[in-house]
Amino acid sequence: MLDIKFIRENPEVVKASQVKRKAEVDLVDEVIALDEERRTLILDVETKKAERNSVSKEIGHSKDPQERQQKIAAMRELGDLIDSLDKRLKVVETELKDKLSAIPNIPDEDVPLGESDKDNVVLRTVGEQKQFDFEPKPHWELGPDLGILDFEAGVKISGSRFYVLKGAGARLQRALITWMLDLHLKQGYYEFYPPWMVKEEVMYGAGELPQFADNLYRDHLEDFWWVPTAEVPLTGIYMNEIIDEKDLPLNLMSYTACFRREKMSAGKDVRGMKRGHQFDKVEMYKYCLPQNAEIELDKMVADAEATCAGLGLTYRVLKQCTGDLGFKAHKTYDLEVWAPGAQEWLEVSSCSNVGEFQARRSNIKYRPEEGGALRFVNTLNGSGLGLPRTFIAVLENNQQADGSVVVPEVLRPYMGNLEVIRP
RNA sequence: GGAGGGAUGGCCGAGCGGCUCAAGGCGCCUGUCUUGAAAACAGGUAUAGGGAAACCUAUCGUGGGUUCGAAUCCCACUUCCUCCGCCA
Repeated sequence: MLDIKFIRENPEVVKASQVKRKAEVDLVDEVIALDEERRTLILDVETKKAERNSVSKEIGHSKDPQERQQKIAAMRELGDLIDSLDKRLKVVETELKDKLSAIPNIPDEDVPLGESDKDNVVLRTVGEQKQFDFEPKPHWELGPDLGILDFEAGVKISGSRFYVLKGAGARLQRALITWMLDLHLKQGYYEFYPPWMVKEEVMYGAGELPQFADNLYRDHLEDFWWVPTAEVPLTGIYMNEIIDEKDLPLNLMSYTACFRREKMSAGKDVRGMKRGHQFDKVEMYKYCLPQNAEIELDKMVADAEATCAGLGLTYRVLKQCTGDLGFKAHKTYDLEVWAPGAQEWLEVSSCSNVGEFQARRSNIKYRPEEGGALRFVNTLNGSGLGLPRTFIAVLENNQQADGSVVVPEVLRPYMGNLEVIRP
């Protein structure tokens, strides 16, 4: 959510942002008009409330019964008027909030212009695309051949876009999760294990609702929404809280499963385990001062890169263009790893600075050390990393001619020193 | 799932229809005193919105209602605690 004052004072900036994002430009004028009406109503209704309060006090002190009755009658009438104005105000405020919530974050000036993810800018590529002296298999062949990945079983019990990891496969995934968490622990992140279902207001606060309701799973009897990312509960934990400036930045991390309907990508990436309805992810998250957001984002990208590098994966860092930039994001870097079997770059991390967009929705502020008014914190989130795609890359990059897969050295201690996964 | 009791400012806690738009205490900040500190004393100390400002309005778990007027009365919900039941 953007600051209504900012929109009021800089309508052209917001409109330009809407154009860049191919979002609705008229929304800006609608919001400004509603804000105007809202403020006029507030002025009116509050003047009347002030009058009612003072006259009511007079009634309490008044001894003359006739004067009392007269004033009570007048205030009854004024009260009715206040009621109707309050009702109108509420309608206007709800509408304003709805429209305001529908405006995406303003991209950083540094974000390149572009239409789609094809226009994202590659900043650097680390490592070489591995060459094989045999035809490398894609993971959807490699995994089943090794007996560690079972698509049929997933479909049987849950339907399409589900799979089952078995034996060394299940163990490899668990090793990846634990190793990643341990790595981020060394990088200075504090671990949380949050609920995987949250209330609607938390989904709203994190910027998922109402925009992305289509992509979320929910319980149909109670107010439970399955998290699409740990970013959601990690934002919710500090909802309505005030953080002391000296405690910033807060570097948090969490492992959760993530649940997404993937309606938008129906028919896309159906093969293999690249895009499922349920996937695991280790997430990094930061609360920081606005002036430090940029540098904290750089650190987070470096921390995610260290994860790819630690596994010996070839990866590249991209800067998202305006056409690909998420609704909430002010600026985003993507990390992609090379999958030699599937012959494609796989997005394993997306590190974003969302500015105060989520903090405003979730009401998360900090108390400045020099005093003065409370201010909204900035929040950052980044995967470190998404599990299935990392799993794919590990499998495909470390395969050998005989169909076995060498376990990356850093993971061996987490797998009972297993060196090679064989059929 | 059943029964009962709570939810008040950074924290503790009083209030139970107008004299409290929140007493008192703790903590914190400033000042006096002091070489400095402590103590003592004095003053200050919530958030949001509107307004050029003076100032006004809202907020006592949340949402409704009664009333000229609600922290206070009524209804619903949320949540915490105690006990019982069930349970990994």
